Amino acid sequence: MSNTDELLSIRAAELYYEENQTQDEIGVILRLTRWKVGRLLASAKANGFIRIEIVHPRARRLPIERRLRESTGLTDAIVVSSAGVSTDAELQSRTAQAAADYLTSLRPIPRTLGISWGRTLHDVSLHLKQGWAPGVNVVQINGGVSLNQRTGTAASTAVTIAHKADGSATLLPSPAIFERLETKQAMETDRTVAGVLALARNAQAFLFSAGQADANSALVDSGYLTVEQINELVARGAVGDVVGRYIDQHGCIVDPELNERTVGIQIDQLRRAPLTIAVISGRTKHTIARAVVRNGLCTVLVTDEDTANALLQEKDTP
Amino acid sequence: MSNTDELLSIRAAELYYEENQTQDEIGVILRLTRWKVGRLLASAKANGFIRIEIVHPRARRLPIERRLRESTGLTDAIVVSSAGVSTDAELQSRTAQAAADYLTSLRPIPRTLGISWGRTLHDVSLHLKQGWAPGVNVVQINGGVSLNQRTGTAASTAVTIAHKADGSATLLPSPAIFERLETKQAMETDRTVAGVLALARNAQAFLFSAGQADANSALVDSGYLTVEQINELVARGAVGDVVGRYIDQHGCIVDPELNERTVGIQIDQLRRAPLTIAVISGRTKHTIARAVVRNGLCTVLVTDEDTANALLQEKDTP
DNA sequence: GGAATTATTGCTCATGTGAGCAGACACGGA
DNA sequence: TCCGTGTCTGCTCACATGAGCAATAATTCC
Repeated sequence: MSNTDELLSIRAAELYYEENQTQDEIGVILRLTRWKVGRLLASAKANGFIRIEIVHPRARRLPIERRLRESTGLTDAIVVSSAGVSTDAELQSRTAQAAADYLTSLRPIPRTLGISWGRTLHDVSLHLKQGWAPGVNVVQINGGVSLNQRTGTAASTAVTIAHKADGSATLLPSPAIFERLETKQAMETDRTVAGVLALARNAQAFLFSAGQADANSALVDSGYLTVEQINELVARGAVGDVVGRYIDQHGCIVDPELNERTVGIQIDQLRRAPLTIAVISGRTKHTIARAVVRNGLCTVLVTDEDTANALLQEKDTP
Repeated sequence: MSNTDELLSIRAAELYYEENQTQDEIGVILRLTRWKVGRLLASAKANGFIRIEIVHPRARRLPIERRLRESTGLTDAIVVSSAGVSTDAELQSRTAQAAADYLTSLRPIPRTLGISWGRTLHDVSLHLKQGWAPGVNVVQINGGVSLNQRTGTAASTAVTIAHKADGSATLLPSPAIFERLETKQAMETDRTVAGVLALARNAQAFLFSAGQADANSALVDSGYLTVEQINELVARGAVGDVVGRYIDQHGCIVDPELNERTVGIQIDQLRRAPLTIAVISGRTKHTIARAVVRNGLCTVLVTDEDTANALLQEKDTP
């Protein structure tokens, strides 16, 4: 298109979108036929000069969702808009809200829902509405922060989700990681614990988040790992953790010995499950999100626009 | 509007604006009549959830221009969009381009055009296209940086504007500010200088910018004023300079003695002229822009979206 | 509880707009 | 010069959409 046509298309767009003029009226102003105006507006759109944004905390980006589904083979992708967001916390809150929405609209409603724990899932639990489902049995799928801690987030997350669904919560009464393998194995032979783990393995749906591999990890906060241990894991290729287990960019367990001492369902069990919902959001989680999606650790991804775009860029330039 | 309707309006907007679905189709998806969908979309717009931006260096903001005209009594206002701009320099370039466009489209074409000098006007001169007007006599209206300096911006600005209009430039061969009043008065009695000044006073149109009152002022750069002098002026209420003369927020000369030693047309002559085009852009120039507009120093303002909004805010909360 | 008022819904109709097409035009090669 | 090729323009027609208006539902007030 000629340079002067480009300018005209901008003038037309101003009158059309900002002044709500009809193409006819614009034609009179710019001394063009209304068809020419229509074509100019179309070209302005085609050239990407017209940007339409939906500015709302609940806004999603359907085109990005579609592209994500197509390029990754995800069953479903939920991408929240980051338009007008200033802080990462706000973005994560939006994502949690979207995850809550997704859970609520999920059909068929899962009878048992396996969940991990963390800030993100806690956020999701808070965004769910009372009565979001008619009775769901929520099962913890990995060891939690603690049973005795008053507002042990792990337990409270599960209980809240279950309570709001008028259902029940089955907690996994175990630390996330044992120091000694023997203790962990002994624990697993306990009938109660074994029962919970069996229930977890057979959950109809899984909901989990992922943590980036750095000093801010929830596992460090909770005291299960030291910053040194994390650095060691990173040095060995770890990009983050899923249900308490550290994986590299190929989705492989980074430290098998550590993995053995970790309580909860295995990565492979997650990989085989038919409905696994990952909620991952924030600038720092782009790499772990990529690892999760690329290696089929989830069938549904709930994330933010920026993370989604990062995933798509990966695909475009391999 | 109810909360659930608000959410629905967002869902509808996603399908309408991002997926290009028809309101009919959206109705089917959301189980609504197409009229309801139409209303939801209208409400989304009314609530400001839909943001349409024209992203182009030449894009203007017509609604803001109109509001500016209405609230300030300007004959004309040109406001360039700041969408997608990262640096102040880029914004100033856009503004200069818009000023060049405005000059080019000006009817009737002024036979004599009085101009000041500075980075901004130099920028304008560069953006003008060869043959932008059929012969214009460009006259300098205030003393310039120098005659002997190779690319003396002041002279080159005037010459460029005139040359591109196939016209002539009349330079004012004088410093901006004299140290002694007597020297300045002697200079003004010179027939050549007096002639130029008379021509300047009677110009059909004026084009000028304005400088903020701080150490970065062009008058400091050129050595006419020291940083200390500027600070003194600021202490006395100066917000910036117009054609080399420092004014306060009420448009009054801050230092009459200094003003007397300044060569060029008076502020009042500018105020009385029927067509005075001010080109002012950038974050640092909000206050001087306000002083210029509020005190009727220009009849036409060319500026950027942010500056314009700052002006409008002023008006809304007095 | 019933009447009055207001908000919401479904609809008709006029208008605005994009797809598709035929003719006009510009350009380049024989 | 002529003819083919591709682009652009003006137009018809079908569809999408907003304005306006009854009918209905919800709410408020007595």
